Amino acid sequence: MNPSVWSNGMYSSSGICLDGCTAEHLSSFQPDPLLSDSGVPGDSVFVHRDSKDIKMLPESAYYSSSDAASSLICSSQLELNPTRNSTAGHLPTRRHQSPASSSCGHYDWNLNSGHQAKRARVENIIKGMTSSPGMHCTDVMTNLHEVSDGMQENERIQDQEHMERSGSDSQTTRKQQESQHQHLRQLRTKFKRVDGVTDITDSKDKKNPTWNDSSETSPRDALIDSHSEFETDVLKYELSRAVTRSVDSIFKSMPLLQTNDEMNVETDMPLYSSVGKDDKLRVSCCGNAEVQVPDVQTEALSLVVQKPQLEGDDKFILQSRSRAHHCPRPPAPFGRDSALHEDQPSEKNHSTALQHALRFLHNGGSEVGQAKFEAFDTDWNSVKVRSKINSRCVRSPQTPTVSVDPMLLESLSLPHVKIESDFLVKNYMYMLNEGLTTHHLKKAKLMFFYTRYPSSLILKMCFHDVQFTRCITSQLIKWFSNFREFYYIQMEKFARNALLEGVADVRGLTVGRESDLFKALNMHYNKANDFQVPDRFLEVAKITLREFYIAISMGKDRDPSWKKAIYKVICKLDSDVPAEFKSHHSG
DNA sequence: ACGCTTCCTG
DNA sequence: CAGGAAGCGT
Repeated sequence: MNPSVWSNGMYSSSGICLDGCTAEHLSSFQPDPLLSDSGVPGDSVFVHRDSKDIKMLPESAYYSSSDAASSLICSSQLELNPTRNSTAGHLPTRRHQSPASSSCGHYDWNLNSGHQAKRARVENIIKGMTSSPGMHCTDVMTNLHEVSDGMQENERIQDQEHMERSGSDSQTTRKQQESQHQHLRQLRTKFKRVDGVTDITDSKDKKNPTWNDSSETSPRDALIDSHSEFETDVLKYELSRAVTRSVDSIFKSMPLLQTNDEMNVETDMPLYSSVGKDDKLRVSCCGNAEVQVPDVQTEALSLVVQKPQLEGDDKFILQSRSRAHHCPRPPAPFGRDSALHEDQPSEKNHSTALQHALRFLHNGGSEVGQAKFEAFDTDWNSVKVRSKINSRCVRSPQTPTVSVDPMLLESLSLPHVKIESDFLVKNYMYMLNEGLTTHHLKKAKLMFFYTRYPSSLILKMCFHDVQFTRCITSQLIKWFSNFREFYYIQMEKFARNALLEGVADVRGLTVGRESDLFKALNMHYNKANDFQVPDRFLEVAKITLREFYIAISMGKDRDPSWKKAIYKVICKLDSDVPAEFKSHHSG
């Protein structure tokens, strides 16, 4: 950090340099004689925070909601559709109503009396999941496993029943059924394997909430019905696997960081579920999960943290910054979910694809159809292309970074998708470490005071802390393109204003620190007003303004490409970026 | 074809 | 600020 380019006003009200410098770094501040000669009469060299002309924005203003550094708010909510969820996803089955099902959603599970009690209990568990406020995720998980146990037991019974019915069929039909049962056993084996690996429940206080709605049915019903149902189930399972493989292939260039068990232990991610209004199950990923990613990313860990209270009690922030060893708060008490689920539109869109994928997995592939795959593919492509600060940048073109609804990830704790979810969570956390942050953006804006057309080399020198991929490079270039755009728009506007105001001589056009033009520029590139804008920038601004003034006064603006000549002039006025911008601690 | 840039749009 | 189209230069 070059003291020569910082004024005392760079400090926030808290006395801490917003750019990470301490007062000690700047105490030796001396005006740079090379930069002090602005050549503009009346200019003050330094901007003080008490200047009545340039407002010193409070730190909170700089870190506005749209500008909050490296933060993603875990806010989206997962609404589990009662027709597809609850215990759904345990098995690759599609629930369907039995012939005895009533219009109000009650289903005949067709169990014998010996299992009706268990069935009722399972029903209670399922419904309780969707209606019980204050029910922890772990409870849900425990209950889900109880459901699973009940399902397995019921399967045995119904297998017997099925075999008995099969006894009266022809030999061909019997062969088909045996074949199907063989498939069924294989499927069960597969899913039991998944279930076994991912059993993370250890809840001690199990709750049996009451039903609020009765639109559920047993997921296992589909397994015991017609051949087509079974084939559909097999197809769903295969589709689910296909989606999984697709996701895997996208992430294939990324290292597997941990085993599933390690993930569960090390992240110790608190699982909370909550039920909001409308009896919709919400599973939230809140609290202080600290994900430790080994080796190369150890110093740049991503983690889910709860933002300190100034941001609001119940907002939890996904931070992509290197704060691996902070564990700000214990998990928030369950049930405070109103603010937790505030929508954050800016962060929602680019997680759509992965959420599609995860929901697909969550549903056990129960949504069969080409349309679903197309939707997933479309959204996933949009994720690959779309890039937004803090949630986007990629190490390689094949490794998109996405913002994933953590609650959805959490919902994937349902056993049959746990392996996939672990993998996705790990990769998600891994990817969060990449890319440009708001801090980089701020730095780029300050760099603009020196260079309007930075070369790739300069960018690489100044942003050495990011992995320079084509994406990152393009984004940085785009940033400066946007900076220029704003710059030239302001210049044209003020040049036209000067003409309208009757400024006759171009020599009367200057850009001082008290001018509206400078204020507008300073507000854009130095919003916190914590940076001492070099006088050279004022000089360049003056030249630019005059170029526009002359061109407009000469009527050159009738030519569609009249600005190009100006651009050509301005691009030659770039200065060297101070070494402080290239130092390892300037970022 | 590719990279860079501006322009336009959201 | 990002995405995309279009233009330009190499």
